[in-house]
Amino acid sequence: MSLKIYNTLTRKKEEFKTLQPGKVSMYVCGPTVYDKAHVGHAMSALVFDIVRRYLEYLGYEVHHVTNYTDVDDKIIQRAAVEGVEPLTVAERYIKEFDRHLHDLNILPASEYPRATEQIDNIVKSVAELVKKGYAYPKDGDVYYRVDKFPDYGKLSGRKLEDMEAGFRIEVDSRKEHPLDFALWKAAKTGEPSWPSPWGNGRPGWHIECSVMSQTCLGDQIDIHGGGNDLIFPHHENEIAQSEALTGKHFATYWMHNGMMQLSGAKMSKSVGNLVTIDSFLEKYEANVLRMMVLNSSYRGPLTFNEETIQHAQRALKRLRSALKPALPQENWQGGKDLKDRSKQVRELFRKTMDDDFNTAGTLGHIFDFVKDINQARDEGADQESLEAAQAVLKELTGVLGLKLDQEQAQAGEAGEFIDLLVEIRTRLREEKLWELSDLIRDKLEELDVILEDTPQGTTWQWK
RNA sequence: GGCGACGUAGCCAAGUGGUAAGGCAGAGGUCUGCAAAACCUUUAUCAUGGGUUCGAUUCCCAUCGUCGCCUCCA
Repeated sequence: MSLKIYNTLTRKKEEFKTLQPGKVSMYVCGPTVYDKAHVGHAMSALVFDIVRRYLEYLGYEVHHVTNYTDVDDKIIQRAAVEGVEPLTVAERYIKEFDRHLHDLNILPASEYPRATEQIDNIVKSVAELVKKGYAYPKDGDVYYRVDKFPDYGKLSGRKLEDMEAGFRIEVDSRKEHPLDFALWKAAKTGEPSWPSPWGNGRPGWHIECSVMSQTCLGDQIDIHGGGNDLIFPHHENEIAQSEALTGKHFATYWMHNGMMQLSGAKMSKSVGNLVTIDSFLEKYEANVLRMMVLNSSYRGPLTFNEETIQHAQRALKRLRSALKPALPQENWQGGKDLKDRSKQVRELFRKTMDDDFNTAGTLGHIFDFVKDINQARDEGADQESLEAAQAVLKELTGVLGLKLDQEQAQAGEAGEFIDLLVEIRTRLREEKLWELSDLIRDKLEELDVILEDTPQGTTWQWK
């Protein structure tokens, strides 16, 4: 068995081979921090968190780098509107995004470089590109010369000729070729800027990723990831820059996640069809969003609406149903079967995840296992056997980043009163006063408290 | 106009050249004082039209439809 990854560069699933044995270098494009992040950004972070967790499960040491773009037009615009420094805006949303990553149970990257911390290296790289003839200065700007890079278009499957004929390219007479893109932008008044051989200015968007990737991970990396909206031009340009700079093949595997859809279109700021991570987490636990991501293919679009959220919530509840305690019976004999199934589900997990992180297929096997566990409990499995199987379930869902243990405090102010009501109701039930005990159950349900009567007594939980 | 992805049951969704996982919802049943939960049973010929093949949902072509990129974007 071996891991296969779909590579955007070749449009095929390829066997995963690292540059160095046992080690993976992975660069994932992070957000531009000019406003609150939405669940689409979260989706991307979740996808690559799952990739990273699985690689680590396989035993790889993963060097995971994600950047923050902290200087660009939108940040500057936003700062102007608010009357603050651009870096103040960037800093605020970086902090917020860090908090989101934590709340979403996303493992911290090894490094979080920022564009503004890499200006020296960026200037050096731009100068190098100019020196090598891949770039040319013009009125304080510096442009990349796409004509000079023969492989331009290899990631997105485009040809320069085709694109020239495209109707949306606006012609800038200062550029040699309409597709030449800015490596360095001359400073306008009031904008943050840094000195350079071409005058004061700031980096273009694409160069920062090439430079940060190289600085943190070296000339060549195993995996480069991001949303599929970055394939062109961003990642195409990164390849052009990096490979022109080093003369080496840049990233082996290019992975791209699909877009979060809301109301039939890509979730985005410009369309205005977005749900922020904050507003999502106010209403739902982080696992719900992760479940939505897991239940579909990472490369395809993911529809976000009330219905898909409900589905994810219920699926999560179903996984948790397998974690209930045993109801042992003396003559139970299914111990070996359950053990065999545990072993088998581990193998299936591995096999399915190896197929380009097929999380939806993997969930199918996990749900089968949930059924087996519940079945065993119904048949009277002992606590020890059941717990061994539950440990496997938690292990595998843990690799997917799900937290099945219910942390929600049943204590707290309301908790004590609910406990009291449950206790009274238990007495009533002992006295067979069904009408009153049902009344308590119904009224509590109206208050979002669900009671369940089990052989071990009554349990409750928030709806 | 160019490039790319996708179209599987009411919904979400996996998958295979030999008649299709799983979850949710629905129906019936077991259990329960009644419920809930759990368990059992049950629900599809895989967009359409051609082609290749002994045989295609799975391969090829066309058509229709949806989405993404070509401008900032996870």
